[in-house]
Amino acid sequence: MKASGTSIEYTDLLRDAGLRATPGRILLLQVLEREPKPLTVYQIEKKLDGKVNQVTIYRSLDALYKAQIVKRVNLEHDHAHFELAAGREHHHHAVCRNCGYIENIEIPHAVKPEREAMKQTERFSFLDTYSLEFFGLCKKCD
Amino acid sequence: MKASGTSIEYTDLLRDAGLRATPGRILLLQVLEREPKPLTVYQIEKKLDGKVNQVTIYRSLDALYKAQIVKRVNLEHDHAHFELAAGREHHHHAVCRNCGYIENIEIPHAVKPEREAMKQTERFSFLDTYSLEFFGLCKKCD
DNA sequence: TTCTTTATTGCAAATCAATTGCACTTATAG
DNA sequence: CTATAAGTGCAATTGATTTGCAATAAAGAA
Repeated sequence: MKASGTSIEYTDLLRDAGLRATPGRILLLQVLEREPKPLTVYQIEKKLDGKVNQVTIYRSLDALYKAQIVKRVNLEHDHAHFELAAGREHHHHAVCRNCGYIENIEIPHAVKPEREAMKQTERFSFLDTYSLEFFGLCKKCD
Repeated sequence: MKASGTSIEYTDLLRDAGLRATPGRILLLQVLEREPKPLTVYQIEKKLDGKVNQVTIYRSLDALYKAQIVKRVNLEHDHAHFELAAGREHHHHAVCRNCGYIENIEIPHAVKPEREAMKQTERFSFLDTYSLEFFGLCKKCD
């Protein structure tokens, strides 16, 4: 069983991606690790409680996104949300249209939908990721 | 065969949704009708070429979105995109991670994925829509 | 360890999409 | 034709995200 979420592990993860393992990035990754659901920059900032500057959070998330270490989740109405990608199953989200409440959803796909999608494209070389988000009303808002 | 995209049809569509059929809204819907792919507010504004104020475009899109006449599409990296929902098949999108190029994708789903998703939720009353977007690189950017 | 290079950070300022207040206009029901 | 509430346009504001630049620090080399 592999250790998870340690700063050492994140140091390696960052370096393997060609990024410097700075304390701020490790703290950021630890925040994302603790939270199963996607967070906004503002929520991340609060959880980091002044330990990392807001601009640095933006820039780190951008670097981590490009390195595929974090995912950028796009939910209607809202600003970008981020969640840890490294070491997690690909999953989907259910979003309340009224209050923005989020739940994770796991759906076993018999067929990778990217393949099916590729058959239909005209000018794409490849499609390697997809996002599937569900919308409705949560029990509180219904 | 039904007439499509006429101002008369849109007048009815708007009134049925409890909205006033103003010239600006009809022009906006005609712009969306002509375009098969989702547009940003800025693109819509350009196509309306000064005939409708930017603030009105925002407010109209909001009203049309709530009335389910237009869809708000969420693609990574970008601002909101809008496309006509009324009278169109539910479809998905392929987005180039580099240049933002978009294609529409149609995937026949044997099972409505909302049902499967509902089985997994804890605090949702219902999930009635979903979005499925694919990401990759287009031939030009690869 | 110390040095050197270059990525990263933090601050202030700027940018830009999106929203709001308010007075004016207009669609529509009666 | 009139009344009224919805919709519009303008100016100003908000708030997330980005950028320039000087200071700092990570990582490899010596």
